[in-house]
Amino acid sequence: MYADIIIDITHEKLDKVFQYSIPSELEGVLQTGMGVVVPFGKGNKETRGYVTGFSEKAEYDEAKIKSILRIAEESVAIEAKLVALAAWMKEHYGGTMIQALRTVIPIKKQERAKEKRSIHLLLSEEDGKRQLDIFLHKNQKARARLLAALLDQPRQEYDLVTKKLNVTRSVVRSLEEQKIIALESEQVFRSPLRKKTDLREAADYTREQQHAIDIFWEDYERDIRKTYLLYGVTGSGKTEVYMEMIGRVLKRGYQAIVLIPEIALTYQTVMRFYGRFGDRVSILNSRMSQGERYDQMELVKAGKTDVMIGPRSALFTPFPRLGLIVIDEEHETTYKSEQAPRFHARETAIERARIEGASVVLGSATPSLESFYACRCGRFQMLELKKRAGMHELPAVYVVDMRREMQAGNRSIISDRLRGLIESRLDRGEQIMLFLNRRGYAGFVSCRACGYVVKCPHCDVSLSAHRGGKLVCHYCGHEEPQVSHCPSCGSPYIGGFKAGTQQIEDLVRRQFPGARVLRMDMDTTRTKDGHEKILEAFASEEADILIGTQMIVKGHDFPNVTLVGILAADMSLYSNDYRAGERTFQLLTQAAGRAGRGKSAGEVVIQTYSPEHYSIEMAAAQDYEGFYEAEMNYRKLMGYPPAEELLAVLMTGPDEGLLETAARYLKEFALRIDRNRRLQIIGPASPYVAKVSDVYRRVLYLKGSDYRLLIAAKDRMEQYIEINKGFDTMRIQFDFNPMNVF
DNA sequence: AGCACGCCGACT
DNA sequence: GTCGGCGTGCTC
Repeated sequence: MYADIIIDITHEKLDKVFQYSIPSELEGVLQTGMGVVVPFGKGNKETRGYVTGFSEKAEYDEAKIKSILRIAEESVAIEAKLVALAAWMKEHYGGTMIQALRTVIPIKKQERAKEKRSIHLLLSEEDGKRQLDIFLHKNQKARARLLAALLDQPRQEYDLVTKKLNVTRSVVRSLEEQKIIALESEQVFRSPLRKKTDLREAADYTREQQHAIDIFWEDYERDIRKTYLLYGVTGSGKTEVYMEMIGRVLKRGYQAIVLIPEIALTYQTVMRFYGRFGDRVSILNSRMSQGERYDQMELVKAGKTDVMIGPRSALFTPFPRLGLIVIDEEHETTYKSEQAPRFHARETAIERARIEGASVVLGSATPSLESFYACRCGRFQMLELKKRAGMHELPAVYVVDMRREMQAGNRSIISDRLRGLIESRLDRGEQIMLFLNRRGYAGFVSCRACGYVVKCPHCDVSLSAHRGGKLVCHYCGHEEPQVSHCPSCGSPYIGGFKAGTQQIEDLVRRQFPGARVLRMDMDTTRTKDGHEKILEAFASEEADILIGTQMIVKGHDFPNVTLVGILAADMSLYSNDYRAGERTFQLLTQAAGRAGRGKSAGEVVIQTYSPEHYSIEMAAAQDYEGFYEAEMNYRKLMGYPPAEELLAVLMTGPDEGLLETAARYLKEFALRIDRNRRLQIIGPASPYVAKVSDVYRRVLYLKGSDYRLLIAAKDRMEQYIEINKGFDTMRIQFDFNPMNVF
């Protein structure tokens, strides 16, 4: 019996399992996930590792296999639970135990973004030159090269230097030992200056807020732990509710984790938490390196922190007594990991809470279908906030049918109605946001005269125009030729939607010559803090009109904005994705929520070619539940999550023919193991981006109503892939209930 | 990452 | 011959 161990000094080369024999005193004691100390390398250096599994026979020269020394003593309590979580993640999302462990346990890693480490010269220019002469004299070319470069510029990036100058790490090390240079990890984003901590205690709560808190707290005091969905319209004061819940949990001696989608955009939120809990709050930032993250986690282990705020990865904060996990804006797609294991933070949070005996509170104004459905099934408990706390009525929403606009002779992107409203705001000195919905845009083809969209006859998702002039479905691979006239009304105005933010800016400047216009998109935010700068400029009313894509609709209050124009609301509706309707509804609701956050009421104009679509109708009516019913019907009809479970198998490889064959084999295999035909197996299809830097991609979908069947199928497929050499040249990943379709 | 090994030019 | 600099490859 041997134990598979991964070593805790991370470098890609060490990212594999090493076999160790198990000493008799540990037989039966050792379990998957335990931290152990093993001898490693030439000097048998005592090194930390984790048990990832066991195997009967040696895969390695038996004479060279060493024995585990002991169980690492500090590793018991907290880590065992996190490792159990990793095992659950491996089981539910596929991938290897190493990948799962790496996501869950903060491994001491020097730095991931290599630019972060820099070399800098310790000597003065004189001393440096003298030293350079010595090196040249001694014919130490590599050292001379490095020193010369540093004399030219005393601070250089490690990675650049080693690559460009062809200097290896042994050279850098020896110069470091001679105290000629020093290595420096550029420190990024220390926690924001801890403002004077005049801790603000609980505020006054509305009746609804108090009610939500009471329900949660009654359960908590009776040791009932479960998952709650705090469903509250924008401005109903969800954050106060979270904070009160956390405050109470902390008083009981527990700790709390708060997940938020994008730290940069919710800086305001973070400051509110500081205001309430002072320096017991810690922040994890997505820009932090693994090393910095590790340091943060050490602070946590030392008991210096009680509340951790951060993105997805904050979920794995090693609190000794975790009492509550809050997930704000739980519908956000960033909660799904894009790397293996492709876990969803919501589901994983619930599992972690189960292991630790904690509760979960999910919050959103537009909950994910999954969560709302879970409430309906009784798995989550709903806490509802219907009223806006001390804020204005919801804005008035107008839907403009762009087909009519076309018939009336207006071929512009801006409707007559929107133009009129913009003019009135400009006259009154109020601000306007124009939101171009490009989310999930994937080259769908629509008719500008009647709004008809070309869809797949089998899958009910829109077809995408490929460069080859074909229309392709990315679920099933169905193909048909490009159309030149609308199949529905015969109009020749059919094609892809071409306008970008740049074109709209030009148009707006032409139509409203006096207006001051700001544009926010990939181009204008590329520079550091470009994002914040634009938002700040707009907030301080340096511009009248802000044009942008989805990035302008998140967070941020602009009290003087009284008009929001949504151009091409359909764009996200016909992305080739079963979540398109949900995404559209969320975006439109959020965008609409930007209007009228100050003293005066707001107005919203939604421009669309399909005003009768329920996502748009319901968003205009601000009716989440109406939307939920309609969307859920669609999901049931088509067998998409959460009505049924969906497993995507992503296959990538350099040889397209081989990949195609392998995909077919895998499909055959899946069909064979599903004897009772309880799963539906679709594909293999080419994803929208079928090839990325010469790596081809294929995708296979498995659908079924029984989650356990899909898990079982995944396990069998993983085994099959491991046994068969044919899959060696490709990478295969599993994605449960994917956020986007490939 | 740490360490050893082996190649190569330089020097007593 | 030997020594130190430097690149490479391995670690169960």
